[in-house]
Amino acid sequence: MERNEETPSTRERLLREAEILFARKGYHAVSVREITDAAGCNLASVNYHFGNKESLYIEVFRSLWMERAAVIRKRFEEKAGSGGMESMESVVRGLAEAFLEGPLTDEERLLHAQLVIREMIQPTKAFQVVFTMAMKPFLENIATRLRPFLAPGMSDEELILNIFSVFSMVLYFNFARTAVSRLTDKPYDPDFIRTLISHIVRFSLHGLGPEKPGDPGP
Amino acid sequence: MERNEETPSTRERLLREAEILFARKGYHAVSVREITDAAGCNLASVNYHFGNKESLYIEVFRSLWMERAAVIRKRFEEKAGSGGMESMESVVRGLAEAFLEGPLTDEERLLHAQLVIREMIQPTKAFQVVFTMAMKPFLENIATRLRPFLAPGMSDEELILNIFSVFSMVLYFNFARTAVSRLTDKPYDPDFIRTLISHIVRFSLHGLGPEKPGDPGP
DNA sequence: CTCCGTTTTAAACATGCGTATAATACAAAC
DNA sequence: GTTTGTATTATACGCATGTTTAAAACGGAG
Repeated sequence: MERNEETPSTRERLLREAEILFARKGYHAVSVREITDAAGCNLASVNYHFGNKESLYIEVFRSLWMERAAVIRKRFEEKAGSGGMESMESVVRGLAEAFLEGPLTDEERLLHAQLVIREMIQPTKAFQVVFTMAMKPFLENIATRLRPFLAPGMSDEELILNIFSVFSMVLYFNFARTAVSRLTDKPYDPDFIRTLISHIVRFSLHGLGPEKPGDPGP
Repeated sequence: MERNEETPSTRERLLREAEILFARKGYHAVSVREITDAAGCNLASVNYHFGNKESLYIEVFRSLWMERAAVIRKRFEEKAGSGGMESMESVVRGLAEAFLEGPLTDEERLLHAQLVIREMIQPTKAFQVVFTMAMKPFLENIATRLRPFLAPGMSDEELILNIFSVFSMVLYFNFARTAVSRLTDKPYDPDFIRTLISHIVRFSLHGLGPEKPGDPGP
């Protein structure tokens, strides 16, 4: 069964190339021929191994996307296990690091974000998988981790919205690279990513920061 | 020339239907026939009025999208003109309100966000238009408005990242409605949108809030 | 070698696509 | 009423699409 190393099977090659193309261009902009050409196999392979194009797309989420989500989550929890989450800051930092410089390569992170963003804009059958098996449990995980550090009066809804806000930044700085790069005039290199992580952590903890003491009004 | 009221011209109808379909389903998932059927005109109309499908897509951005962006921006600046922006909070609130409950209808806001998000994930020719004529000037506008209230030591880059973070939330709560609704168990009605705006303002100003005073660790 | 289940292949299918063409309808100008 | 320029229509073209089919290649078991 497992042939992960060396020579990936046709099925495996199809999944990998399909993920890249679907993420970059979207489902409808990618043709089956494009995928099979990239995977170096016959046109009919997609139908043989997956039934049809849509099932291949969903399988990309079920196996590759979910695997990456698990890797990110694992990294996040390892940090917790090694006693690195004893403050609000460390939880948020762990989150930002897991998504922005975690165990995945840069290209993998981009693919991962692109795929899920497309599903969030326009949910398909794959969204159900992503939502119930990754988003929901991960959000609940983070919620329980943050709870002990938060003001006692904070409602569950407030907490969820707070976590969404952290997520929104993490996602944004992954998928809006073109805009961010152009406006900051910085390439997405490891240095800049560290800057982004620091920013997310600081903003999540203190927002825009304390107002300037002086009176700015007339 | 202007026939905006009553009976929109074929050209106008094409633009309007095209925007809805492109926003909902993405460029490649929409066929020319689908657009002309929705607009109640002949298949060849797209080629007659716009040359080809791609030019129609770009024209949607140039006219409809840009018009909406101008409406949002105008609303934001009106608030400034009436002296409503004499604090950091009021600027952020003005921004969140302009995007989340501003002058546009709910459907228009959704279309607007969907179109731009698609371009941010995968920039096409339309991105250039959006970037130089809307994103960049608006960001600079906000930057100069926020400057007087911020800590003097804050660099331009920090400021840009801060504004991005506010934007990321505004965008997220527009396009990730499915996920947000499912996890909070709330529909996107005016009430909930007001909650979202309050949240964005509070989070932007103070982040997750002050840590609980007690010692949470072992 | 032969058999047999699995995988890969080449070829064809029907359908839908974007675009082009040429004929028609329309409406104002003369 | 005829002309003229614009707008709309029906229709067709060439091509790419997802999917199917049936034959071929493969690889271990008997």
